Amino acid sequence: MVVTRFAPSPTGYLHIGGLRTALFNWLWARKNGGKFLLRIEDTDLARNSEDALKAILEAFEWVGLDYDGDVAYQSKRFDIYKRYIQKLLDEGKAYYCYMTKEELDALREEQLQRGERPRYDRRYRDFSGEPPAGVKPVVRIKAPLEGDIVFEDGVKGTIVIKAEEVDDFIIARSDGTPTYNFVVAIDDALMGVTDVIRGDDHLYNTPKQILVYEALGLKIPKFYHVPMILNEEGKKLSKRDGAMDVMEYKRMGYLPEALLNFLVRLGWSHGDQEIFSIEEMKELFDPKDINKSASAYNLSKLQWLNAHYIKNSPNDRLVGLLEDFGVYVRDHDRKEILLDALKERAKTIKELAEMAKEILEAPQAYDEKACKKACKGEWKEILQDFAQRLERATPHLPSDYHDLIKEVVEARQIGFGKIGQPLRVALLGKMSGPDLADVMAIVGKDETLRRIRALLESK
RNA sequence: GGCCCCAUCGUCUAGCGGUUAGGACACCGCCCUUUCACGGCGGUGACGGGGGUUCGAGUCCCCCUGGGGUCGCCA
Repeated sequence: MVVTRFAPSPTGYLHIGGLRTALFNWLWARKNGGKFLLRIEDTDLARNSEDALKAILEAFEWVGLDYDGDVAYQSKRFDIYKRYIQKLLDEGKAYYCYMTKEELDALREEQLQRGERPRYDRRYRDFSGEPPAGVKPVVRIKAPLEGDIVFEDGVKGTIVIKAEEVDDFIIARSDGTPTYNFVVAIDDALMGVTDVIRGDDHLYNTPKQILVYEALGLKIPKFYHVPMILNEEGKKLSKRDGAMDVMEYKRMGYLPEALLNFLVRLGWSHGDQEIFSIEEMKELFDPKDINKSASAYNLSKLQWLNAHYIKNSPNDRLVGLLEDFGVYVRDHDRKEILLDALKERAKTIKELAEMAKEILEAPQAYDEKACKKACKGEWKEILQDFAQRLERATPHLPSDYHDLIKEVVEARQIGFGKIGQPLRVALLGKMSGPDLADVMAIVGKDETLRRIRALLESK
């Protein structure tokens, strides 16, 4: 059985890189009928935040990623790690190091000055004397002094790292709490994780973790290191790049399936296919098709996908989504016409809401350029003619309104634009928007007349 | 800086020794049209450079260049 996991540290919101990692793991587990676990890496008690945890869970819920079993918290498993640390200590595979943080910093400083790579000098590795008084020791693992650490990465291929590149890294802090590279290996093994799909930035942690697996005789999972997501300029993604928080996409009016579709195609592909439903992703995703190179984030592609999913959303879903943006059309008797007309042209739900408001609410002002272009020649006579015919009629459907426009066009031997342009300004205050017949059917006869008169009176 | 990873249109990518180097977004035209979109059609546009290997290289090897990652008592 395939068991994957997403293991964030609760130090901030879930960002899109993290979401993609989570998605890949989720897809791979779901595709194989396996398990997808959520584990919170909160061993550094000082850095944890309750809000961050909530934010991560909220984002998961919004995009629809579910996990198997309960959320695992490493902070609640310290007794387990403690036993393993003791085991390594007893077996001589780990040792107490009495070097203080200050001493370590000083050593690093010196090494840097000499142009060397900063690293622990293993001074307590074989120490058997009297420990210095008053120093709470850390526990370090005994990394091999020579040889290579080799593993097969599912994305990058064979990775060979010289043992000398791996320090005797700390597995327990001086306060006794265990550190990341130690607990991650133990938990992955104990929880039966078979496939670890994670960011590229963890590539160097892998040999360290392999050391832990080996020292403890635990089974090593399969690793996949996914390349990073870069910003639009091709540089490392940072908080300065704006929308990093997954929930920010909701606030901007993106649909979760659009975001997921966008992210799944960043670093992964399946031939020429661009549109993937969640079901298709689950069916087709395979980490062997993950790219080796980093990919730049590209907003217009996300917008295109979002527009696609909006177009294909049923109107009653849109009705609900619109409410987050202050548009309530649940009880509007022309909401189908409204939504059908608008969902073809909106890139985000936010835009959809703005366009809906432009129709539902009479224009506050008339766009100057639009007026200049539309309100000239016999425009007043034409609009009055239309208004008179409208008053006598009892239109309901868009086609009824369309027929009325046609009457004017034919009676006066003019083009559609001659009436369409001023009418559009009257109705929407500007030159663009959906079909006029639709707009009139949506707002109704009385409101249409009101808007026409308002324009006529203002000029 | 040491070590490691990566490199096809502006961007996301297909390609897995023989292709007119394909698709998508964006961009530009044309069509549709009462406007703006949508949609349809068409177009501009890429194998970073240099050496090899091979009858033949975007595909394999090496070097350079460029980009990224990493070197914490963070994860």
